[in-house]
Amino acid sequence: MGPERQMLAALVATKHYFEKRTKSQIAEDLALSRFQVARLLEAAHAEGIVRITVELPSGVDAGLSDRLRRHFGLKRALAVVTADDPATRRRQLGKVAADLLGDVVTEDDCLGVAWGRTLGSIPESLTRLATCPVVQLTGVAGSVSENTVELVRQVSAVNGGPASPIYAPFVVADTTTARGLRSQPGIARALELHRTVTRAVVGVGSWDPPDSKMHDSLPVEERRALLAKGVQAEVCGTLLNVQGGVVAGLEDRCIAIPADLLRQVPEVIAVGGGATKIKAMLAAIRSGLIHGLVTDATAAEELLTLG
Amino acid sequence: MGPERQMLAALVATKHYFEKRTKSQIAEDLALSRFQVARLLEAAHAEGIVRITVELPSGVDAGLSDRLRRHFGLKRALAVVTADDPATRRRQLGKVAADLLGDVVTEDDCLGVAWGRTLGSIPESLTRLATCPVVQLTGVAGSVSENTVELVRQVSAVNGGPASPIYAPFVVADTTTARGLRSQPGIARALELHRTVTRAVVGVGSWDPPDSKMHDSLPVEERRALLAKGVQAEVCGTLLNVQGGVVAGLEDRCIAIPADLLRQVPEVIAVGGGATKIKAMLAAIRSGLIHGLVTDATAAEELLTLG
DNA sequence: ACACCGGCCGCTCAAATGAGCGGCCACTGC
DNA sequence: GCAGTGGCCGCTCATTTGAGCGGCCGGTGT
Repeated sequence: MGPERQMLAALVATKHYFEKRTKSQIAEDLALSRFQVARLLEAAHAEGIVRITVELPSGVDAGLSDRLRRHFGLKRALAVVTADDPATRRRQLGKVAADLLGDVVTEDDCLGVAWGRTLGSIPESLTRLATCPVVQLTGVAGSVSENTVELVRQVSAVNGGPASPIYAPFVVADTTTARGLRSQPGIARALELHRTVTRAVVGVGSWDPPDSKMHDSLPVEERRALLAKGVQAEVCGTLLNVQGGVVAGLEDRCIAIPADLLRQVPEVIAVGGGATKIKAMLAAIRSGLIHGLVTDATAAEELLTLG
Repeated sequence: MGPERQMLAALVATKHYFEKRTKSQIAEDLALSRFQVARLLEAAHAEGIVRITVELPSGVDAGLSDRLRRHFGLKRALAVVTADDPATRRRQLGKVAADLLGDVVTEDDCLGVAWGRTLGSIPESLTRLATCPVVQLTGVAGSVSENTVELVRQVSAVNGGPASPIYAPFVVADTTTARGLRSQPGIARALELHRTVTRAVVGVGSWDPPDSKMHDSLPVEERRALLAKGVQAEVCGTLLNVQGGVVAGLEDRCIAIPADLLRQVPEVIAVGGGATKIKAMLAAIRSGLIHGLVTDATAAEELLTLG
């Protein structure tokens, strides 16, 4: 096709797609038949004069997300094309997760919030969230400015709902201390609310390779013992093996939503990415504890290959 | 709009634009109403999930070309977005001009060919040209491998039509020599054919600033004299002043199509670009000798500003 | 509590659209 | 010269599409 005809095709395409004129109108304008205009438009597509791109502005890969969702039978899955740099990746995943929460959470919900570095970057992108209670799901592990309490505070500040923080460590040294903490009024109230949680955002901790706040806060010999029992991942204090089965042994010393209650939550969304988390995420998916997943595209591909 | 809805919108857009499914079909697929699909598509446009670009692959700026054409009342105008580098620019203009010739020239035509560095790069992109006579419009000025004869030969090699080269210099020292040359059998035949030319491709030579093979091949004092007479441009040996008027004085010593015959040609397409040629092109347009123009976008903008 | 209001949704109907059909024209081979 | 052939073009008709209408629902102000 020569430039003369190309020009005409481009003109027709512009009128049609940008000026929203119908083919019949364009035909009148340019003294052509409706059919000539239609053929010109077809040709414009064939020649690459008109190009249509479908791309999610947030960086979500729709096709990959859909494959991920179907493959693992999840309710939701979002595979985000992110930067390689972990900090940037966390910010990008946080943004998508924040938007997703805005979609998913209604006023009738009760939102449970766990902890993770990626979860920590949710608030900075969280602008729209229905007013509902925000409940902390686990005790604190992390710095003063970056921990679950802070996250719960920031989320509730955005949506204006009542916050239920847990001012206690994630794991304590013995069962007695844990029991004592659990009976503390504020903590007991939060733990009681765990029964009413309808949506939860959680991170996934990895034990092999180790990338988990909980793992880090345990003494070495205990890590060894648990690893020997096949611990691969950790979700809200619940330890999982490669098959996704719950590994017992720490539940009595954790201040966190217990596994059976977590399983009752109608919608648990896991957020996390990076190569180190892949096996852990796979375990989390297999456990059936999580219903949604927000991760990076590379991890998503890997998950599809492995699982 | 949250990522959930965005995903759906992207899915709908993909199905609609890439899989060419109708909105009703998509509605069935996804268990939505036809209207929801329509709204999703609208939203996808509004959110920038679907982007449509209209761009001529050859680099022709359709809008600018159209403005150029209308502004100067030309039959055709092509403004090409080119590289700044003159050699690359000439190749790009040559390609567009070649494609244009393929469009414009029919078997019933007789194609006249002048000379210019940009015209010289037409053959390398010329693949499709109706079989018709190819006639040289001017004598030779240039190197052995780059001149009008060579150009005519290459063009006729592509279209398989009879070639009428002119083996003579563009300008000679005196009227007698010119007359002698014109009566040479081969040359006379070509000159006779000038009456039958229906399409012509020409370059535009500039005298101020000087950028013209003809200008260069004249002795300095003669250049001065002609410049004093207001010569601004040269088209096929015809000299033009700023207003586009023909400046007499050289016609008897040129071996080229005379101005009055050139004016008879139903379609003359000028090809050329670059900052140095702008004033000359303006003169050529004003002369009414040319009906079509292939130039670079920068020059086109400038022409619109000046003229 | 109840009526009001604004936004969202699906239906109707006329306009726009695309697939398929037949006619026209130019080219080809006898 | 002329029938056969292939490609291009515009028409018809069934389908798709979009503007506009009215109903529903949730929020709001008496």
